[in-house]
Amino acid sequence: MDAEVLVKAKIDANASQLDCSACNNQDICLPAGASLDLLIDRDNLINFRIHLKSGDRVYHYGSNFHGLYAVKSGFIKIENYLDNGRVQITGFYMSGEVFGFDGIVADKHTCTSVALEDSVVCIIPLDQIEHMGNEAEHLRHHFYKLMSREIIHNHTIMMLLGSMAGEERLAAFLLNLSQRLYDRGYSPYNLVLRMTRAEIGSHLGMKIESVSRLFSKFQNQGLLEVDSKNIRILNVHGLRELISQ
Amino acid sequence: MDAEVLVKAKIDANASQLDCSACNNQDICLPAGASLDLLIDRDNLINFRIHLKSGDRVYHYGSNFHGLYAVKSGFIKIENYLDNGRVQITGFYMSGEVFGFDGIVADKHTCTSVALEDSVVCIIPLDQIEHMGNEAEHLRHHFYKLMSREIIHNHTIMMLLGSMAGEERLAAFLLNLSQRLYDRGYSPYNLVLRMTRAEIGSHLGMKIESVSRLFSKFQNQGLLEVDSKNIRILNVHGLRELISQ
DNA sequence: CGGCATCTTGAGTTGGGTCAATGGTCGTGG
DNA sequence: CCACGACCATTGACCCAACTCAAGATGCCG
Repeated sequence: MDAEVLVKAKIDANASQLDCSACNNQDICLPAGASLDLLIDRDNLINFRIHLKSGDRVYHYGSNFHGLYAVKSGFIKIENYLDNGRVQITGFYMSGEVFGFDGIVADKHTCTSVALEDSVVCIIPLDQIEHMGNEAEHLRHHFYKLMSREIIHNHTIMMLLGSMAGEERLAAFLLNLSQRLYDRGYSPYNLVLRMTRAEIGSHLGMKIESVSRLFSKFQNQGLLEVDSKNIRILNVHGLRELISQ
Repeated sequence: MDAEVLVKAKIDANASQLDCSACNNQDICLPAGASLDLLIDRDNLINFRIHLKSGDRVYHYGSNFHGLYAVKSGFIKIENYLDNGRVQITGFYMSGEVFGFDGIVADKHTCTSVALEDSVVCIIPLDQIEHMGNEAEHLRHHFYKLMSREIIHNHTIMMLLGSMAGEERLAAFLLNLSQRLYDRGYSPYNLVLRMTRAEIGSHLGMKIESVSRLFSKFQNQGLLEVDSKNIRILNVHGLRELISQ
């Protein structure tokens, strides 16, 4: 299912008020206080909810840009394509995180976003926020910050891909996931992976066999307990040491 | 020399008017027309010029954020650091390009920018632009676009690092450089590299020896003529084919 | 139950890393 | 002017992490 259709036709009729309770990390999802009220009360923005089934696309390569997307619940992957058909996952997004910044430059998206489980996202009509005038200054600054954060995160991935070994990449990936779950009030030790081994590999610049071997290796070293998609982190410190040599 | 000092003390006294003639690509450097005038006439912004000698830092890891930087002339590299001292160059910036977006989130920079040759940059006080009110809407949208463009470019680098072989990476890097020179009115075939082999390697996720071997290989294949930092592209099509297999 | 996608593991190969030696270039100071 | 040292680049020999190919195992769904 495609967001271009969704935005026009399938707006959740019950979503007249913004429920941000799903994302604990409100700092990321939406700014606190006045700006939030402003969005809802005055301009009735950010009340489009899109319900996605696993496998649905929020937008895809070439889609028109309608706005940014905030994940309310679920898990989203972003895929980029090379000319010759190769695919790379440039990011995974979970509740409270915002994606879709790639569409601003040309009013078209340059990558594809796919739900990895049943998910709910809110569309944030950036252009309306830009037009809102002085009272939205605080809000606009928040979006600059979001984009800046995205750029810094990209730098992290670039360093991971450019100067870390496979072992270190997987350790860093798992620790990052663990931290994000912890930030949302979940256990940082029991991870339920929403993506396949191949998708992890695509994100970390490795083949599926290498990912699988590394999971086995970490398990043998007592760092993890691996049961298909259920990962239990047994030794956080050990994983951290792997990264810092 | 550090920008924190420069901004306070070494503002170019002759820079009372904005000279954007150095960057042909005005679309990137500054928006056209009214917004530009607005910046100069009304608020007297973007008239801080910083003159850098090769090796000078514009800002470094931990510096306070004063604004974005537009390259007027010269060549700037951006370095990121891992805990254990490893370094990766996440980008190179040339005339007309804007860098420094990493500092917005926390009002501190998270990476270091270094001039690779004598350079001139303008500081763009982003916060003042944010505070400017409705008339700056067009201008603000321009900065959203700049950041979006940066994010898309980051995706490109991630794909390069994550799913391309060494040969392809170097070819893609050279073609990108060639294009950017062409955009600025220079020959796309005669490149003068401002960075060392080690810096290319750091950016492309390879060791210096590999970069050197690839240059030799490309030369033997008749794709390039390599004379230390002077690279002549003999077969653009061949380089493009390398990337698309 | 069969069919399909996913994951694991083994065996063999290779691209790029490491280590080491050499040569070139540039700037400084005697 | 040349000598020296610092930095940069190239090339060879060797090695290892990650890739490819292949064979099964596991799990899920109709």
